[in-house]
Amino acid sequence: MRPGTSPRGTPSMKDVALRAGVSLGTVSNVLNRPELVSEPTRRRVLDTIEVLGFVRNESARQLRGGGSRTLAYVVLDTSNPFFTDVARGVQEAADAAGLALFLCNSGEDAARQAGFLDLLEQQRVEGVLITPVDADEPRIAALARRGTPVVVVDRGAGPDRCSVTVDDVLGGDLAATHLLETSHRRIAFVGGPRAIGQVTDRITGAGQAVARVPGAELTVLETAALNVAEGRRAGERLAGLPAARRPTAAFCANDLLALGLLQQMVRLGLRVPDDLAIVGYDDIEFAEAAAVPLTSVSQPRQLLGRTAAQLLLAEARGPGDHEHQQVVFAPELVVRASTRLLSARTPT
Amino acid sequence: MRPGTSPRGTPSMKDVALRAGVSLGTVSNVLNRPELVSEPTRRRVLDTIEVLGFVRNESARQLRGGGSRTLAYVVLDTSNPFFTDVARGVQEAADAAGLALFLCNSGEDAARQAGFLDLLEQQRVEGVLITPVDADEPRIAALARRGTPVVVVDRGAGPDRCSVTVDDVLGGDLAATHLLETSHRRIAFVGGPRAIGQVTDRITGAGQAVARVPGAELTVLETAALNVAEGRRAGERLAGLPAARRPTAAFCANDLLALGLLQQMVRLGLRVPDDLAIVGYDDIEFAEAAAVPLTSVSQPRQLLGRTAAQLLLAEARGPGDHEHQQVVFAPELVVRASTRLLSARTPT
DNA sequence: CCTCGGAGCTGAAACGAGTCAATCGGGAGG
DNA sequence: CCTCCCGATTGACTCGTTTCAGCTCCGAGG
Repeated sequence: MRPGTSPRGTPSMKDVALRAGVSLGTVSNVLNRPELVSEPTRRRVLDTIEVLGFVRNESARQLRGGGSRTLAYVVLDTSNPFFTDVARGVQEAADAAGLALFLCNSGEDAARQAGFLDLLEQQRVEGVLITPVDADEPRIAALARRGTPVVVVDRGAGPDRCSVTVDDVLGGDLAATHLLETSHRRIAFVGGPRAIGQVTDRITGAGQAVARVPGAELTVLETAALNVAEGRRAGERLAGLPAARRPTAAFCANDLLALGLLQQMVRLGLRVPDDLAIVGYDDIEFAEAAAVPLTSVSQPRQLLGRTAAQLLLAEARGPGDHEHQQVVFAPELVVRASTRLLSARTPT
Repeated sequence: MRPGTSPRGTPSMKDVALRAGVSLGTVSNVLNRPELVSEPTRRRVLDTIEVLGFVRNESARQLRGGGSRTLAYVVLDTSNPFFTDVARGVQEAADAAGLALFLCNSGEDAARQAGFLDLLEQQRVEGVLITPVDADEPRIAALARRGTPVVVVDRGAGPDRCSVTVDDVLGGDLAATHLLETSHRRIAFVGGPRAIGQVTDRITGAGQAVARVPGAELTVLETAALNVAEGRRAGERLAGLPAARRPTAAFCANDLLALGLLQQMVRLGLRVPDDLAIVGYDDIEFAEAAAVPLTSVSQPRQLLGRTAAQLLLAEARGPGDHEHQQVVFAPELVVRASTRLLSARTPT
């Protein structure tokens, strides 16, 4: 091991110091408090850094003291545009705070989510935003208890944690009310699994709207997941019903389901909204570009992400007097062709 | 500062050792080579870890020796489903190798991309996959030269780097050939900016197909970006042309543009494919669910990601004898209603 | 001539975990 | 009773960086 360079691997500050003919401390000063170092020395050190290709070792730096200046958002499913929009809001806030943001895709896999949480905690990230797979509360609670700030995004949380959600009961109510006002009486809710809190909330909201109208009924068509493929399968099931018993409108738990359902309807020769009106949820970009532009319940996605990140930062920065908040935003209904009122239709 | 616990912050192995009445080395052995530790001691240490809520400090661990067991994929735009599909392939390969994957969204922002690359290098990740914003080659070359394995995804790279791409010239040729075979002669290419290599490749491919057919012509309608909004604007421009001069078919550089274009056509009362046939590119999930199911050039997205990750791992594992590879996949045309032959049209 | 002060720089002590040669204890063998 | 051996455990050292008390000059003030 000859002096001046390590035999292998990346050069360290020590190598830089040796080669520039200064002490370790001076190299550190050049990097962290350049005003303390004289111009010629600073120049020499910087040149040496350039020549050697020295790159700070973040592990050592973090070990010694500084935080990680890193946030992570554990996303439920990056293939879902809803979450990427939320992520954009998060990124915006992280940028503003000068923090880097890592996206972790749990892909609805509890084991992978757990793996990410372990790793992030071991890496001592400044904070974690998460849309959890299931209510693996214990895991998240443990993380928070040990000192990592956590904000739950798009899922409810108890009073001992920050969360940012959209009022799903209200959203369900809005959707169902709209269908009832366009004279539908047999309405199907398409979505699942019921273990997802939002799904049940939207059912609840739709249920309360339907309960206000005598003679109206809501049937639930449970799906195994909230994606396009499941929407298609739901479409098959609906199309298989005799027309007299078939619902005249479907309220889907998200736009992916709605798009799949819509697609299957078209495929099977049923018309939307004539044979089946459809309301989606999330109002993703593609909802408007669909075969029949989709009526959908819109959520303030970027705002959701931005707010969540701000809460996280507030918690991370002022750890002492932090008050956990559960922020709830209100969704809005966006009406498009998939529920257009048919003049010919008469209530059953 | 009472013994057994640090005054603040997370407990360390030393705290565990003290409280369990063993030495530091034993705690380390319990965690890393449990077979060396007697049953009762191991149990006692594990209990103490549980009680204290000890969590390994990954920084210290990495500093001492072990790698980071982490990969990162710097994505151009997580809002584009194409990339999330690629990311899924990457995740798959990372999982198989027991590595964690962080997604970094550059959002087409060169500064953010640079920030991520800096951070990742400082964190000594095992390797970086990247779909770069522009040809910021110097930055990436520097990263690679200093020892971080890099694989470029969905963009070409020189011989001194691994890359995984899809043959865009071929894709352009496939698309244009299909339009020519369905008797179109005035074809528009919609896409841009031209600085993007893939855009020019697809133009080249389309151009060579058109050149093979006497009397056929290709006009290029350049856009500022590859998203839905730009597609709509292109639609306005096309619709504004007198019907006699208007192209009868459009080949879009990606599906987002195509969906926007399609949407604008429908809005302006033009029919697809009657007034304008449309071919997209990428065959994202929503292409099939569009107003008129979209003919599109399909790329093996997950395979792309998986292969890229495997190349990266090969480079990271066997650093000595690594041969850089430039893998090129072939795209496939998926024909749907947006280019259906008018004569073959089935009555509704 | 001595002292003081400050700019510039130094060097050692952390930070937390992994490693490994050295040590301890106790049972078997002589 | 003494050795030897072996499994279990120890603790000093290391990784790369930050920090900080302290050192050395050197010029100004007394």
